[in-house]
Amino acid sequence: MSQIIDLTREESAALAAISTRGTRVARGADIILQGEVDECAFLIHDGWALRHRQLADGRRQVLHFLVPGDWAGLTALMFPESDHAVTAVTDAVVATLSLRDLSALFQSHPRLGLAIYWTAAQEEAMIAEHLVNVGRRTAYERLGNLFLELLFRLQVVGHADHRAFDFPVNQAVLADALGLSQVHVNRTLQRLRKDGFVAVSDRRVVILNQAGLEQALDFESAYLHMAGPPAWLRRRISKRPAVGD
Amino acid sequence: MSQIIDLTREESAALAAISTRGTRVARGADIILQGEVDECAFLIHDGWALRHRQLADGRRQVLHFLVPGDWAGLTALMFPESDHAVTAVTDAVVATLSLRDLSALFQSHPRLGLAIYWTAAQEEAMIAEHLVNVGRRTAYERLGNLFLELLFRLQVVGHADHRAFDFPVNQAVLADALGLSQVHVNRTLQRLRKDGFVAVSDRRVVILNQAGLEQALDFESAYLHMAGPPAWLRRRISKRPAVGD
DNA sequence: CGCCACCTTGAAAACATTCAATCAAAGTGG
DNA sequence: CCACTTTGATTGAATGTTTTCAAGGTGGCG
Repeated sequence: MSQIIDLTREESAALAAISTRGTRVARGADIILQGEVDECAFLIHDGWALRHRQLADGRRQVLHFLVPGDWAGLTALMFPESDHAVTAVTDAVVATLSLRDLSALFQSHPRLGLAIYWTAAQEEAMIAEHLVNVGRRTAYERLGNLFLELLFRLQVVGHADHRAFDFPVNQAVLADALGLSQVHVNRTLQRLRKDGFVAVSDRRVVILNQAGLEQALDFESAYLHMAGPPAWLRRRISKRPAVGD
Repeated sequence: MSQIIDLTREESAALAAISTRGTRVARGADIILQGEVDECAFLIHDGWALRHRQLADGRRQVLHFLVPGDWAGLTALMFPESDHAVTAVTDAVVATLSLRDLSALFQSHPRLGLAIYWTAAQEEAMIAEHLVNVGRRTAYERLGNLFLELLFRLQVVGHADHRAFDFPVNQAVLADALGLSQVHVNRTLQRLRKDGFVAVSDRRVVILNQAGLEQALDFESAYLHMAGPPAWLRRRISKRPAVGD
């Protein structure tokens, strides 16, 4: 949380009071089930997870890839039951935040509430971009955009170096994320390789020519809002919150 | 706002203090521009608007249809510049909420902050469902699902009767919303008509066989979260907020 | 009337899926 | 350590969906 806003001592204490020791989650386990009542949100400390929605006939859409530092279920907390599932892709370590804690946080520490709101807003922006990707970009562009997005996001949390990151996701999941068939993902991946943009193998992605790829895709990273919250949210640390300021 | 939670007298007063008279917006005008700094969010009192994102080469994805009672830019408020545009589809009347008011609201009236957070969460759920639609459903299903979603949403705000609503959107916009070409939207619409499910003409949609359509589509409305916020959020009206409760 | 916005249609081409195999690598249990 | 199973990647061929391009058609409106 201290990445998002500058915490006062009291805010730090409040967070410490509700933070839980990390819980281990096994690879493949569901963190949140679709259609189930769930009273907790989860902060991914380590590992990857997916938000995905399953249709009655088995078709599936992956909504979002969750990497270390991301929240799962922060918005699902608002509803009696979750409309999508969250599943661990690798063994993971997560911390939980209960609804009661969230609610209490909004009441006792409004700035932390705003910081959580900011996090949810960022999440929405990424899903909206995902929708643009699937709705209006070619298979080739979808894959390239996803790889660049993940490179940026993982760099921020120190899980990618300047060009590569571990990618524990198979082609079937990629297909469900990008609105394509598994076979077509495979063939498109081959084109990206042939064009010298990426190397994908052994659960690892290497971006071989980032500048070229960004140009080929017209990549824009604005939606990632990577600069973090604007100053007005980060720095409002006066002891008495300036109501109406 | 009183639709979302049960307001205390003081909360009502706080809202009244920041509420603005409705502003008129002409059909086709941009309410929020992509890439621009914007300090206000907007509540649509009357009329329709679109959230959409434009790519450099002109391709466009409509992210969400906004109808009376919806907010525009509630999350964009968190970022220095908006990553998408909001445009009025019809003449519209909107009320504004400035960033400073939002921020103040979180500080002085945490429950109202939570209610806004709930609204943003619902918006995210609808965009996520839109992603499922575009990523994993056929053209026929996409169109049918959209019509049913709009029927439900418009009924809640009294802009649809039991089977029909005004629909001020042309086929090109529909195409940009559903990730299809305009021509294909046209042909798919004809199939929906031929199957006796809908009548679409003169900017008006009539659902002729709702039960049959829902069955043909495997329609689920859970993502709409139409029951409103759960009781814990609606009813917490004690004078002293029960922190840590 | 004539223009404009929007809807409709046809034909060809491009894109993507399905089905069905094959292959390699990574577990599993004795 | 070796058969056996499982998982994931890859390929080819046939099929189907969706787009593109191009050409009308329709109705409202100045």
